[in-house]
Amino acid sequence: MITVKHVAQAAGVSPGTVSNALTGKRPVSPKTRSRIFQAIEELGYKPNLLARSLVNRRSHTIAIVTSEVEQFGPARILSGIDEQAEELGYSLLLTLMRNPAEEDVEQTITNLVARGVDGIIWAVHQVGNNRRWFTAERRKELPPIAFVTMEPKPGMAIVNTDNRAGAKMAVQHLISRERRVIGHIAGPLDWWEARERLHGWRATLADAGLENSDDLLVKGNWSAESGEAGLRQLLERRPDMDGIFLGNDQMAIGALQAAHRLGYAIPGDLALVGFDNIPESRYFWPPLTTIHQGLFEIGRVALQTIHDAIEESGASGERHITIQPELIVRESS
Amino acid sequence: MITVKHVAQAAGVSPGTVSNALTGKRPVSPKTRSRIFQAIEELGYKPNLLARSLVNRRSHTIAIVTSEVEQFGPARILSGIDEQAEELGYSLLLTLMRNPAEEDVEQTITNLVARGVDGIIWAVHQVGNNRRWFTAERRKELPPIAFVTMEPKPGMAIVNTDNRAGAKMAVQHLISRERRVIGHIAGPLDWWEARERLHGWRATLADAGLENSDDLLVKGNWSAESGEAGLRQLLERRPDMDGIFLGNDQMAIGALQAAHRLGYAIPGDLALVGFDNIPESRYFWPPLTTIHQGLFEIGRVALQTIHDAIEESGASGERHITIQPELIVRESS
DNA sequence: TTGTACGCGTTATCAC
DNA sequence: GTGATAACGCGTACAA
Repeated sequence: MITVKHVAQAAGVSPGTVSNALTGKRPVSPKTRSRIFQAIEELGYKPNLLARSLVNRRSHTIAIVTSEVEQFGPARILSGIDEQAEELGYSLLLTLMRNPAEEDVEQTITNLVARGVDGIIWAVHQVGNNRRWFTAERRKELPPIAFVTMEPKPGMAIVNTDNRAGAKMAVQHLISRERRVIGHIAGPLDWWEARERLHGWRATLADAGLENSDDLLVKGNWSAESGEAGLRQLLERRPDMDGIFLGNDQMAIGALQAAHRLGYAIPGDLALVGFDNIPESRYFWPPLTTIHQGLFEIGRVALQTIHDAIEESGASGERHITIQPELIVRESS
Repeated sequence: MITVKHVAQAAGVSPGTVSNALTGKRPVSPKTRSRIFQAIEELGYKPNLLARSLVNRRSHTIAIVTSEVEQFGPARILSGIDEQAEELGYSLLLTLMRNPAEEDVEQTITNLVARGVDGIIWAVHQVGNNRRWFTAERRKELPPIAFVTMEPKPGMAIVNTDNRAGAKMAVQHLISRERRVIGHIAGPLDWWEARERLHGWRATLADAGLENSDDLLVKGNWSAESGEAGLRQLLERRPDMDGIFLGNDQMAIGALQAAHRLGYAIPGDLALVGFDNIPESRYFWPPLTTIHQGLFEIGRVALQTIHDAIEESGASGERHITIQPELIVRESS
């Protein structure tokens, strides 16, 4: 392995001077500088980032903790994080939590801190009490940390989607399509996002003077299976239902299949609106009207937020950023 | 920050002894041992993995380089890698290449080596000449590296799917369903996987004495759009086509939509078989017959392979592992 | 402008 | 079994 010492020797200078030439923090005369770089070139010297991190207390590494990366949402966010990370010169240390409800995160956190990450992006969905570990004292021992997808809380850096606004757009769209009995299949209600979308559904119907009783509500679990079962259940209870807002696109595709099997015409008998705008939704049959979240943007912003927090390390750290969703109208409504 | 020195002082021993107690590589007397661990507990000492990596020349970090992590395939592989990594105590350094055809990988490789990763999993699809950078000389300067999804080559560690076998199963299934004019929509032919699947289609038809001319072949680009366009084109050329094998499920969903719009009955008029078994494929309309790849398993095996190579660092490094795919029969055929 | 010496936190070697 | 000492590769005071 080639080190600064070798370069220094080859260039006939001291190691310190090589370092100065490399970092540019101290002036180096043009000719020694060129000698040094020539030696670097010839020897194929590459700085050891581990050693550099050790002395600089800066690893240019950001940890990203997420779950269910096979889902479109987390994957898209990850993609956005990566793009911004590359732009700002960070590498990404990835940790996948198999279960988002996991409350015991000590081991994960300890590992990340021990590896000297400069910051952490916590992109695990808020489920149940899985944020309990992040206390005020805890915060002191940790590098800057940004949370993706959770409810606003004082003193925390948070980036999320306006889920209520998205639900509102979905329901208002159904109303504009002359639907008057509008059901909802929600995600699991221990998920913050599911509760927000449910709330948006309820509030919008109430504002419009339409029914929003529990009779029109079914609780799913984000899966297509639960969307299928949910729709059957709702139609049994309420054959008069003519519109439905699904908590996500996965449940929507299940519901679409149930509707086909039951012989319902879409959108004639029943109009559907999903949430997420997964790439496939455009090719559902019929193509699905849905709510687009700016997930890539959320990823970028989250990384930028962490970067800012790292730079101005004295700051309070509180920042809440909300990305507005968008209605995508297709043939299912 | 608490270091070994603090612990040593608190326990009344030398730093070296603390290290010995921690790693267990040298014997430590029971009572000093317990004193040390008590001090560790009280001070909340956490070893600095950066420093440890520096001296040990072992970071317990494995780099994973991939692209298009929003696609099911790469994401699923990543998931498998992560599971095995956790089991073996590795952390993952993730690099996303925006363009899989990218041939200039110097910067990425340099960064990973500089960060002292113990091994690399190269999970970028083989496209065009994007493996050219990996030469015999190059190999000497790099830690162990395993390639996912590429053609077998001497001296390399490779984990992949038997794409030809998968294609064969798909076509044989269509034949068993009494189809005699079987088309294919291929992925971009600069992709190795696309070529393999195409080859499987051709060979199986030839073996069965059925037509496999270019008239029955269209080149897509993996996207649903291209599946839609491809099917229209094929049906225009060959109205007698009664079966079709799609290079992946994305193109299949596009083809399904085109078939609906053209008024074709599935599978009555036309039977479809896809490739990948993405989660949504079960909910396409009708549910899609497809080929399941063991992608999670591929990820696990790739990491295990790297781990083995790291442990026995003198080995040649050549190992080719092929995972067999599986036919999933649903209602589209 | 450049060289020297030390420190980052840890482990390994060699004495004792 | 334990304690000094050196070393991993680099950055940075301080001195020259």
